[in-house]
Amino acid sequence: MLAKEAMSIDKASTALKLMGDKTRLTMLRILADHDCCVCEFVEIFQMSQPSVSQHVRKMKDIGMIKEQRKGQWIVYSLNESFEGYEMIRIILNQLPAQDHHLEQLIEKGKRVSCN
Amino acid sequence: MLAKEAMSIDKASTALKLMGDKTRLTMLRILADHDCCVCEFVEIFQMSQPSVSQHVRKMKDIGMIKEQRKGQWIVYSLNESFEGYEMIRIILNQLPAQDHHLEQLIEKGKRVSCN
DNA sequence: TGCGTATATAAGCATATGCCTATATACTAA
DNA sequence: TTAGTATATAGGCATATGCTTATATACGCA
Repeated sequence: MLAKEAMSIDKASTALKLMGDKTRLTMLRILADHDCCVCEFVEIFQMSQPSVSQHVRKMKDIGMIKEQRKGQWIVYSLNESFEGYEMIRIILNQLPAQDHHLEQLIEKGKRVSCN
Repeated sequence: MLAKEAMSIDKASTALKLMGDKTRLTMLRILADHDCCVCEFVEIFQMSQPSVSQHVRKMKDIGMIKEQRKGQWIVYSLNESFEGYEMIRIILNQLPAQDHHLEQLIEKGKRVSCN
C-alpha cells in the first residue's frame, strides 16, 4: 500500500497561516464551490479592491489558488495541483458553505464568473 | 444519517491561525502522539521558557489543548472535547511524525511525562 | 486612439505577533 | 521553612500583518 507523502511542517504552517485569516478562509470556502474574481470578492466582503488583491496574491504566491484570465476579468480557483490541496479540501469540507454570498451577488447583478 | 455539525468560519480561522505558526504546529504534532510539559518543549525547541509558555497558553486559551498537573509538572495534551478536535486530528495526520524530538529528549535524559 | 472597468502595486499607518529578560507563583523535598 | 525546579505573567522591542489611499497597468469596446 502506497502511503501518501506527508506534507512538511514548514509548508503546512505556511498554508495554515494564510487560512488563519477569516477573510481568506471565507474566500477559500467560497472557491471550494465557485470560482471567483477580485471584483466579486470586493462586493462580498465590502472591502477595498487592493485589500482583496493582496489577500488573493498571498494565496496565489504559495500556489494555493490559481488564476485564469477571462477577458477583462481574472478568475481565481483552488489549485488542485497544490501540494496541500487535499488537506485544504478536508479543512474546507468541515466549514459551512458560503452560498448565501453568491446568492446575494447574483441578486445584486454583480456575479461575473459563470460556474 | 446525522450530518456532523459544521464548525464556524470564525472558530476555524482562530484555530488555524494558531496552527499557522511553525513552533505551535510542531508542538501539536508532537502532542498528537505524546503528552508533554513545558520544560520538554523548552528543550526540544531550544527556546526560552516564557516563549514556550505563551505558545502553550494561546492554545489552551481557545481549548485546543488541556493541562493536567502531575506533581511539579503540568502535562499538556490535545483536548478531545475541543470543537475542532476532529479537524485538528485530520490536519496533524497529514504531517510527518515528530518522534525524533522525543527520542533526542530521552537520549538527553530530559523526558518527563510517561506516555 | 481613448475611455471605462478590472486588477496590481506602492507607500503609509495602526495593531498584532513572537521573542526576549525580569520577576512572581506553585509545587517538591530536605 | 528554605532551596530548587517548573510554570506563569509583565513589560519591552523588532517585525509582520491587514487595512487604507494613490497610482500604474491591462483589457474591451466605441
